[in-house]
Amino acid sequence: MPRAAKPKPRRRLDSAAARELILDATEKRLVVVGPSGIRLQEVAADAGVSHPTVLHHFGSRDLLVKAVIARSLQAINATLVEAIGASSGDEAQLEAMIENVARALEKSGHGRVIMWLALEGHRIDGADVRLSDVVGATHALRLTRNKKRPQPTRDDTARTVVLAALVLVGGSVVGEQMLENAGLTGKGTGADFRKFLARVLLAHFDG
Amino acid sequence: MPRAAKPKPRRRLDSAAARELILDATEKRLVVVGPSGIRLQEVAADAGVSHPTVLHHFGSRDLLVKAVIARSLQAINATLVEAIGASSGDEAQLEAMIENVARALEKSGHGRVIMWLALEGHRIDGADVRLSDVVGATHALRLTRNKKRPQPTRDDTARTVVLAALVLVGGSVVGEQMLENAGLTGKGTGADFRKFLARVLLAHFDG
DNA sequence: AGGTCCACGAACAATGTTGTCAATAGCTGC
DNA sequence: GCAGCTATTGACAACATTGTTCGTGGACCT
Repeated sequence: MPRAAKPKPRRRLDSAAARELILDATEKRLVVVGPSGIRLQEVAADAGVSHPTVLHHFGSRDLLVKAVIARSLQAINATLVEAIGASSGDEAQLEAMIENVARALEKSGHGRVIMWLALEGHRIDGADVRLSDVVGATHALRLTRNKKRPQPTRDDTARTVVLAALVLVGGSVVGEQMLENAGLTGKGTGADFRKFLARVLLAHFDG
Repeated sequence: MPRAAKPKPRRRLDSAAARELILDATEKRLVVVGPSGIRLQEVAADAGVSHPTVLHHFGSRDLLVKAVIARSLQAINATLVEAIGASSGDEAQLEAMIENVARALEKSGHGRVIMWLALEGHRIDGADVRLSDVVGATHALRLTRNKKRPQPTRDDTARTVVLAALVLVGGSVVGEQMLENAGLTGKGTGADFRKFLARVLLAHFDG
């Protein structure tokens, strides 16, 4: 006689753990396909739950997306603060800092997230990521380093930081393609390019 | 007695004109929502036709998207060639060239298109946009300008071009936000930043 | 005018996606 | 063990989107 189908085992997590699990799966999709590309079915499958469970924990697709964006921005900010904080102003340090930030943006996919958000018109609030803090710290270091007259302006430092940010964030999305398209191939070209960036920035700082 | 509904006026274009009309509407959407965000209904409405007409001319949504991407890439390449070609190597020229390219990327939305394509994994073929050509032209100018020893390498020029490309393309997407986030506000900040970029690049060229 | 070609669109079909609902099952406290 | 709470899910509903079918109407030719 045939057994009565499968007893279908079911795991049960507490609300917080389930939310984390689902947010992790959602962030993977966020990096790859962007906010508007997130599908409840895919997220649910990746998290190992059914899609109504996702809705149960987050209320709606829109709230889920908002939640994962908020968490990602916090993580980005934390990464930046850490990378900047653990650095003084000398040459090797700047190079290392650029390499660290680049690697972090690449590995976590957060560089892509920033670009997705910008393209889809999500406003990145000043409360989320604070480039101005980076500017402040960098400018302080720069003034210590530089004894010459005239002293550099804070705006000049700000523009330098924006320049670096654009190259690093943009580079994490289109960097490889552009290097290849420009005729730079082989391994190590990415790292070489970031060393190059460090040299250019330092040269500017040193006048 | 009631009139027999509306005689529904219908315009009829030749195939080429209809395709252009539809491609124009599609490109607008491409800039704003990216390839995956393009909807046949919206394109059709914007072009003033019904969505089956779009399918009639392009076969499928996928072919329509491929067609509009191909046309956009050609336009981008043409813009670049024009901007580079009409420029010599001196300071004011470099500044003007950067300003021109930045304005073109911004106004046409092609900077956003490049980023959309990169994020969604569309491979930009070397046949479409040729950064290596830009590198070649720039390096020639640089060698004429620079009489010093040692002569700069072509790879160094290539990295400089990639740096500029990343800043300009990235800047057309996240530029304003980053400048504001870094504490640079008010009108003219964008133009100031591009002048700054020109100064930094020239300083590197001049050692 | 009559006829042919084909751009065009209304209606329909098929599939994907979000959201709802009610029933079930695991965990905790008694 | 029993009861209550709620995380979980299958089934369904509502809507959006792509694609198909077929008839219609406009332009052009003789």
